[in-house]
Amino acid sequence: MSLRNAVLGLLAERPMSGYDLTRHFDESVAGAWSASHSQIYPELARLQEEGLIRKTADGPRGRKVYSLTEEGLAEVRQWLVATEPDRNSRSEAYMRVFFLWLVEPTDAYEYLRRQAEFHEANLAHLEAQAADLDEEDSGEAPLWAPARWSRITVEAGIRHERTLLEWALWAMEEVRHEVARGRRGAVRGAATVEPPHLAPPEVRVRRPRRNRA
Amino acid sequence: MSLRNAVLGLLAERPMSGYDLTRHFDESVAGAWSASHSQIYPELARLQEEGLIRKTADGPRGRKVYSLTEEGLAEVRQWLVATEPDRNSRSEAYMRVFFLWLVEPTDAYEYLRRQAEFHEANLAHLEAQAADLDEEDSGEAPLWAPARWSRITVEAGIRHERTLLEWALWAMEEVRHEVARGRRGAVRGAATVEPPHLAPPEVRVRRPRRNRA
DNA sequence: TCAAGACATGTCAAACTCTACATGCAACTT
DNA sequence: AAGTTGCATGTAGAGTTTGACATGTCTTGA
Repeated sequence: MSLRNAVLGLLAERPMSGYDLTRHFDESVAGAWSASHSQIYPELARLQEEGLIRKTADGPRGRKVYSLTEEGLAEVRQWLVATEPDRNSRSEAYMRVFFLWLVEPTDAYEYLRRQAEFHEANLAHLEAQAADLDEEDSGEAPLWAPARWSRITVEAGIRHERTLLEWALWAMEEVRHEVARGRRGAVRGAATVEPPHLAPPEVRVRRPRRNRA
Repeated sequence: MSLRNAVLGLLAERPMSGYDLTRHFDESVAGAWSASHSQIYPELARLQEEGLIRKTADGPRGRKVYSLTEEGLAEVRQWLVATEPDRNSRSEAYMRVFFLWLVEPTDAYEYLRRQAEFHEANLAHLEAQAADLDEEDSGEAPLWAPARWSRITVEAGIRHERTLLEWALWAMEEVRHEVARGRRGAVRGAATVEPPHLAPPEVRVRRPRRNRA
């Protein structure tokens, strides 16, 4: 039920088309949720059917702009205040770290390097957003407006990305030290010192060894 | 394809039953991935079918313990080094923050308080894990073993939880100040000062006003 | 003027995930 | 001896998500 509410929530800020929403899911709310257009268009149809949104404008190339209705606003508020969030978060990138001991140190290092790069880029992007918001906000800040909350939300993103960037850099150092210690000047290509727990070899049906005293 | 690889990765560390895996997804790797037993058992059957795992022991109550095969290890390594991670992460809890401007400040505050509580609990849990690992590790640390990587992985979790806990506490303060400034001693129950963008009222089919000069 | 690229909407099938249903054993407590 | 809880495996159906297919418009630059 989250996509539905995400769409309603985004439309509360301003009327948008399915295309706009798709881009929002790739940009502003990426990192929190994602959805492709093939999911969004049917959802918009359902929401309109239910009277939670309404088409309020048409644009070039068949563009359809939807706005939230009173019922839609009530719905999204109800969701926010009356339901418990699903606090399970999912991140394949993080899960992979659990398994990095299975690969060559150089591969693990490379993985961490890319993670660092990724978080660095995200951080830069969010900091730019924050700078924009801080500038906009120069006059009397609106009291309880989306812009104020955007800043608070972006702050979460910034802190999150910064933390994971720092962690990745720290982990890279750990791997470097580990490799230096382990190799001790020698050139060793071994992947894992302590091998994973494998199943014993399959029982052979016939044994080539003849039973010869 | 992530559940499949998650299962293989976990079995690389030690042989486990479907039940064990289910608990792992609720505990150690929760926060990175989740899966219920109804997903895990069919997956184990498929993996065995493909020869990536093998049943190596039976236990009480029909317990079946699976181990990784050589092919399974090759598969999970291949996945780790040769495929790009899906870096989209998903968190309903974070997404909700984007929409908190839609609800009463007291409700937003309450939401943040619960988030803080949640992250605090996770942090405590991970710090206990870290302490255990640090103790275990007291002697000569194994060079490239799962335990060493567990510590690195747990470190990511700790930093992540700490960051989000601190953010939630900071955001709570922001809301408190905002409310104090906005209410300025008066008792006001208004939800949003700047209303969301709603669709204009539906066009009525007949107009009660007669067209009278 | 023509081609490429961004804008824009939609459908469908396959894969994945969740909830509920279903069953039974083993250990511990009363 | 009976009841409760935790261990343990499985299936079915509904809902969610992805990736591929499909189509057409508008703008910009060569």
